[in-house]
Order: sequence, then structure tokens, then C-alpha cells
Amino acid sequence: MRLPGSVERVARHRDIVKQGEITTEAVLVVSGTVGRFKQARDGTRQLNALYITGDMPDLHSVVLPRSPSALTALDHATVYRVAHRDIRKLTRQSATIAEAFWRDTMVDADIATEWVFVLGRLPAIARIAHLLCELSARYEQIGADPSNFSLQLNQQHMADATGLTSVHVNRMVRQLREAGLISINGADVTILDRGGLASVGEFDGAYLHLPEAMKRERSSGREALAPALGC
Amino acid sequence: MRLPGSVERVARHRDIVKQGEITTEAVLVVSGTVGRFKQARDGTRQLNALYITGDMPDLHSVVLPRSPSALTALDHATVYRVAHRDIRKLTRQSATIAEAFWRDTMVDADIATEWVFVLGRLPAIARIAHLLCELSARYEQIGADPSNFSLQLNQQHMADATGLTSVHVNRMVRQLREAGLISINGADVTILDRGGLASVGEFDGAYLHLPEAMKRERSSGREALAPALGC
DNA sequence: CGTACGCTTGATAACCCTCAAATCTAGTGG
DNA sequence: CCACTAGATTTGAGGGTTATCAAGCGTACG
Repeated sequence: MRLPGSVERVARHRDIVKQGEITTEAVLVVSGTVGRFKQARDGTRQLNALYITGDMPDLHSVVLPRSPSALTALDHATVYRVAHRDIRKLTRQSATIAEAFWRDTMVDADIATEWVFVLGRLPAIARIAHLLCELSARYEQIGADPSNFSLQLNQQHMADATGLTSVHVNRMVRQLREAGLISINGADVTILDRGGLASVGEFDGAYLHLPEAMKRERSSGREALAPALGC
Repeated sequence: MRLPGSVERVARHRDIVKQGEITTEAVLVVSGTVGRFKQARDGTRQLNALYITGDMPDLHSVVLPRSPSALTALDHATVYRVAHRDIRKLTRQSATIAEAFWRDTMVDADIATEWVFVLGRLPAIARIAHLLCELSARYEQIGADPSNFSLQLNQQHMADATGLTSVHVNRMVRQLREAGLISINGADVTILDRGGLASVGEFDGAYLHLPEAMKRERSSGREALAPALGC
């Protein structure tokens, strides 16, 4: 059961899918980080969703081909393009696979729903903490070290994700550092106090719907894919 | 193709699904308005999603039974409960039906994504305008009058939806009224200038994925279901 | 060594919240 | 029919959080 498709390298800030475009292919992120954006009239952008290695950023396009937001590479990324018709061939063959695809897109939807809460009700410091907690949990899920990873986002991206300005993101990151919760060396983030950070960010990872195994043993699979994430 | 289930009346402010609950049934809204909530530590609530007549608020629970947010009746509502296993029976029989269900949940996801943008990047006045535009478009979709409908939400609900306080919602509503864009009589809202309101709210209804027919003729089907909405 | 980009910091202002109280409305019971 | 009550709307004053504007600093890279 291998899906045919083509590998493509995408340069930073290059769109993979444009806003309003009608697609005939879905995309799998092989490496790098991909973001989904909407733009306001004044030019500021809002990051709706973040995708890392292993994610399918626009699997939903199989059932809704017109994309209401743009898909952009935040840094150099490698993606694998799969035709909708090949995905649909699979879903028509097996109801189990169809449900797995459906489920995958619904986890994405639950993440968006969580961010509605974060943006609507949490102050700036909590939004940043929440973002870092989510990234940590998602990196852990793909076998990377959850407490020491390379942040693929600059502070402007973090501002786009949290509905803040990069200036204010900078001040909040400093506060988290001074509180002893995180430490940052260039792009490398170390989470010093996971519980404390989760508390500041009111983070409860249930909305990520991680497999049960993941929740119990926290330190499994370390560094298995870590080198692959570097690029 | 009729799904077996049971009709249930739900009193205002009563939970249909509690936060964190694992469900074995999905729900269809027959009448009234239903909201999906998350609660912050300080007790303030964020409304993630709004459902009106004809919507299935937790269809996603078929593939993700653990609900990360509570489902609550905003006013007296009537719902129809359908067992997951009966829905799954259908999706296993027909890939077309499976895809239709998937599509329905993805429209919901696109709405959540739009609200991430609204909450992250639009000022208070635009958030209220956006909410009213969305409600108008969705009422139109089910055959109600889009420019004159009964708002099922009080200002506290609007505050929960837009990430504001009810005090500020009140001031913003007044501004919209004074600008001649809307008029409010108790629960009855009249949209006086749809284009103007859409402009203030940076509203483009593409994310609602309405059927094409709906976009062309705006004044069809008026009042077909309007009486049913009153209750 | 110059340039571009991202990070950092300061001063000021705008937006929205908090707290508080008055008014209005609908529903209830005397 | 009229008090009474609870909930919702409305308005005002003052304060906190975050944005805006502006400039300086660091660092990677050609």
C-alpha cells in the first residue's frame, strides 16, 4: 500500500498552495516545517496551522479542494505530492483507511479549535507557552526529544501563530527564560520545566489525540528521528 | 436511508456533551442553537463553534469519541441522537456517504480555522461584524431570511464567541448600529448594509463552502424554514 | 567588510478590560 | 394589576496589556 507521488523541494517562504487555489493533489511533509496562513487587509498574517515531518497539511483538500488559506514553507522543506484520485482510490477500497484519513484531518480540526480558545482567552505569555508545549508534544510524537528541539520558527512566525507582534513575542520569551522555564540558544530550545510551562500555557495535550502509549512513557524513542529533523 | 435515533429536548445552559466525555452517539440539531465551549482556568469561556438547525455538532465524535470541549444548549434546543455504530454502518456501506460525512466535518474545521484568523488578527468591531455575517450566511443556507433573523445569542454569548467581554461587545454593537449597518430590536437583528458589514468584518464566506446555487441567487427559499427557527 | 536578517530594548499610545452602578425587560407571585 | 426579582443591556471612569514606532545590536554569509 504505497501511494504514488513525487518528491519536491520547496524554498523558504514559497507557497505550496495559494489562498483560494483549487488543488488536485495533497501533500505530505517529509522534512522542514510548513504553515497555513490567512492574511488580513492590513497585510498582517495569521498562522492557522503548523505542520512538521509526517503531517499531511492539506489532506482535507480531498473533500474540499478549494483552499481558504495558503500553505507556505516556513523554512526549506521537502514534500511529497500525492494525487487526490489515488487517495480516493484507497478510501473507496477500504472503509478502514477512509476512516483513518478522516480521523487524521479531525485531529487537525481539534488543534484549530484549541487555538480558538488560546487566542480568544489566554494572555500573551500563555499563548507562547502553549505553542511551545504543543510543539514539544508533537516532536515527541514523531520520536524527537521533547525537551530539546530545534525551533523551526523565528519570532515573527511565533507572532503570526499567537496573534501578537514580534516585539511582544520577544518580551514574553524573555519572561519565560527569566522564569527558568525554557532556555534558548539560537534556534535550539530547551524546555527546563515542562510542568511549569504547561501550567503557564494552560496546556493539556488531550486535544492532540496522541496514542495512549505516548502518554505513559515519555522518554521513549528519543533521537530516533532527531537527525532527520535538523534539515 | 433514515438513521434511527431519539429526539431529546435540552434546557438552556444544559450540557449535551461534557468536556472530556467519551460519547457513543452523535447529535443533530433539530431546533435551537448549540455551542461548543472550552473553559479557561479563570472561569471565562471560549465558544469554539456554533450550531443551528440542521447541523451535526459532534459528527467528529464518530472518529474521535473523546470530546475536548463541552457541547451546550445556548437556549432551549431539540436534538436528535444517533448511535455511532449506525453512522458507521452507513459509512461502511457507501464510500460516497462516508465522504459526505467527512466533508461535513471539514467545513466545520474550516470555520474554526477562520476564527483563528478572526481572533488573532481582527479588532473587536470586526469580530462582531464577522460573527453577524457568518450567522447571516448560515441562516440563509437553511432557508431563513439572511437580513432579518432572530439572534439566538445574548451579548455574553457573543463575547464568548469573539474573545471579548460583554461590556465591550455592547459598545461595539452600538457602533455598528450608529454606523447604520445593523439594527437590533430585542433578539431580532436586521442587517441594513450587508456589504458594509462584510467590509468591516473582513468577511468572505468562501470558508463556509456553501453550495454554488446559494452564492448566485441570494433571495431564494426565504421563510421556508423561518417559522421553525423561532423556537 | 558590507549587507541582510533577526533579535533586543525603550517610549508612547491605542485598545480593551475591570469594576461599578443604573436602566431596562420579562417573568412570577401576591 | 402591580410589586418583586433575576437576567440582560447600557453607560462611565480608570487601569493594564499589547501595539506602534524607532533605534541599536548581533550574527551569518557572500
